[in-house]
Amino acid sequence: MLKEERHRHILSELSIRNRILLTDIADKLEVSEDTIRRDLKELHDVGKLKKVHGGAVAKSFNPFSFHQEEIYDHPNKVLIARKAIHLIKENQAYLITGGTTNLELISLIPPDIACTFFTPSLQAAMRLLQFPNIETILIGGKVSPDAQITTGGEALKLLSRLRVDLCFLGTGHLDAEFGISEFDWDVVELKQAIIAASRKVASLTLSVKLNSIQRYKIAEINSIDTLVTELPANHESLEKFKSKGLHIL
Amino acid sequence: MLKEERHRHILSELSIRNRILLTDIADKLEVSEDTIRRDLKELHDVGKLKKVHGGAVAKSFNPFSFHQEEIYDHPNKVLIARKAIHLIKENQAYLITGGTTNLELISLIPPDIACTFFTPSLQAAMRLLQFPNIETILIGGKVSPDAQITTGGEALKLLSRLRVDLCFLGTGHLDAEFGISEFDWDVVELKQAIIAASRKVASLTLSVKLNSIQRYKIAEINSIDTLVTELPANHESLEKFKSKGLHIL
DNA sequence: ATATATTCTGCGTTTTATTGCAATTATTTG
DNA sequence: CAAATAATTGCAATAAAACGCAGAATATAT
Repeated sequence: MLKEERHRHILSELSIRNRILLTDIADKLEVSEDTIRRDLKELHDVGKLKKVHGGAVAKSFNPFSFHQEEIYDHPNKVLIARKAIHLIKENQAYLITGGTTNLELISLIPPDIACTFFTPSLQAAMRLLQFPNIETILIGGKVSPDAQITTGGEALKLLSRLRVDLCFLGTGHLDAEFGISEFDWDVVELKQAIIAASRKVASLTLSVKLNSIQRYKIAEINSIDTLVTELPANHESLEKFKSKGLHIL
Repeated sequence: MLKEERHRHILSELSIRNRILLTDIADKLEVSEDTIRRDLKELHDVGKLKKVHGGAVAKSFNPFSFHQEEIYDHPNKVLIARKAIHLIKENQAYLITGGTTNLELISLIPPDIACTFFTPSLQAAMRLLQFPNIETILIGGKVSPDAQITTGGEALKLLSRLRVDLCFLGTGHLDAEFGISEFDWDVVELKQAIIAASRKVASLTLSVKLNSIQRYKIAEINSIDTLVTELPANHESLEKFKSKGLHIL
């Protein structure tokens, strides 16, 4: 039996059953388990299935599965969100960008709080909708596929007419000297407009993003009023940010 | 039973019931509670659910968690979408509203087609993002929690400046005499603006929605150029629409 | 056609992952 | 506070994966 045949067999079986056990196929195709293991590894490497302990499962037929992708360093993001949640108060207006840390923050919002959130992030908007007393205003515009946020002239125009109490500035790169920077120019423009539209700026950032610089500068580091990381507030690596006048949580 | 299968089972159960008891799953999947506890911990750590004492609760509203099968009258919607998909051509600009039939249409769009879609629907926007050559422009505004679409002045303002080739008008109520109607005033305003912004109007509608009237009238029935239902084009119940000048697919 | 190189396969061996159990420690609830 | 219910921890049995190797099969070059 040729390798190709086995591969075809495996994939067709998988498309029907959605799962297969390594031992079953090895038995059925009368080859050693090692061979099947190698087959599965190959198919896994080219993304045609997902190898798991004991066999393989079909890749989700659902084209939206990528939205469920695992969140990098999730526990620390929860930690950050916990610290920052106290910044959200009744009857205030907020701006919030995308990024998983901000999404985490949203899911920690007290259920019945009444306030207003402006956001360019589709995901953030979706999550905010679950709160009965939160008014969600989506900033319109061209949607950037990677970040799933709206950008461009329309968005900037709306932001220029806006003034909120606080914004939660998502994932960016922070450097005490260079300031806040980003890779994508559309996002840079958007974040500049967001900062301009906010009385105060909070940034929820994993410490790995500190002391890193990207291509385009968004603003000086002291544009941020409150910096929230997973580190304790007195951690030495936060000293230089503190000396720039940032409030550390 | 593979670990992966348990995880899927847990997540799907959770997406339906929003909460699960540890003992219930352990019992149902016939593994020890310890195993399920470990599963929940893993899923919790990657942020897919929230582990609580005694079980787990769903993380947040997940717009894609609904099961394809559970959509009301799904097969007919696919049928409608299939008929309508030919209306989408290269390099055109479209407006599309929400509604599951329209979402179905989106998922049938040829993968590499290049065109522009304007939409007030978060779900539609999310789905459109998977197409590399489609430009998605989200119409901003206050998000209506039930319909998950943006409404209000901002949206209307943008629409007033817009002119697209064709719009796909989602779920509404159609009556040959009374015209197009809706229950929710915000949506009425929005749809009027959408019709005004479109050179041609297509409506994808299940036949049960025909000959039904809602509180507010959106427009005359002949505002619609093309009507797509799951019925064959020569079905008698479509006659009166045909006589009003609508093109039936 | 023959020789050579490359890939494929199966078999031990070692390493790692998964699972259930028991004892201990936490949480919840009346 | 006390009883009941869960969670945690360490441990052992089992199953699976990874690794290296050698022989077989296949492809390639001369």
